[in-house]
Amino acid sequence: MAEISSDVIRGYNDIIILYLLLDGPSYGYEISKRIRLLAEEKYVIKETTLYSAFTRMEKNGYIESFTDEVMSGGKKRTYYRITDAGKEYYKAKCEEWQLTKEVIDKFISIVQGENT
Amino acid sequence: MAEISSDVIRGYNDIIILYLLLDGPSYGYEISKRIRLLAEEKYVIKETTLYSAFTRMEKNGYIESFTDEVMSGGKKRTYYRITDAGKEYYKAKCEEWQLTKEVIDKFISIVQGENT
DNA sequence: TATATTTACTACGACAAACGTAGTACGACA
DNA sequence: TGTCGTACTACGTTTGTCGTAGTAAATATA
Repeated sequence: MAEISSDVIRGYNDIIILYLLLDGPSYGYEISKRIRLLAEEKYVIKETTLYSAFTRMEKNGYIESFTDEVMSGGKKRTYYRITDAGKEYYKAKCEEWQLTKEVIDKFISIVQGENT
Repeated sequence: MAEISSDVIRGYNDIIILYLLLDGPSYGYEISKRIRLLAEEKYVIKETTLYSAFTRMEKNGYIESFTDEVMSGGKKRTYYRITDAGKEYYKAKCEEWQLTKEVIDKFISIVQGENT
């Protein structure tokens, strides 16, 4: 089955992560598992990609981190929560996505195949 | 109005260019103008992006170049035509696009606003 | 009690598409 | 003679993603 290349998903990892944080704070390992689940294995985020997205988005003020004193499972966790700026950013990115879909669809000429 | 960022379009410039070459051979400047037109100014490809995409895709065997001896307008042109491999690649990328839309849409929670 | 596995990261460097800036070169037109 | 439009080319930078590897704690297994 076709998979999604990184150049194609590029720029959407932020949306994907922020979407899951809209539900409430979470941490890397959990986010990663939820992405895999929601995307039905069609997309699996790489660990390094995920954690570097956290760093970048925290620097940009879209998310905030805090550490959990209780340890359930392995190592100590770093939780992230979405900020108001992050919600704004998410919304803007969603709108950009709608526009992107419109534009790229103009350059698609293939008849959409049924599931064979 | 919102514009499409480069990280978001990344990986689709190839599709966009190949789509226009499906009509017949063309060259940089013309392709660039046709993209702008078809995208209704919502996306304008940068010159450097376009020409580096040509180089990359020719190296990959998706397009072939030939020069026009006749000069209409300014400098001599380099024309590109899509190859069979290019058509295959275009088709595969279109299918990936359908999948990408499906996946990313799962992470979009915004109600699609009407044009206000 | 020792080791493996799962959880949960962190560090570091590499890659490649897209970009910014600048320059070249030709024709037409005023 | 100089500007405008056409049609590229060169070169270095940026940035998100990726590959590989390592760390560290808790729990399961032997």
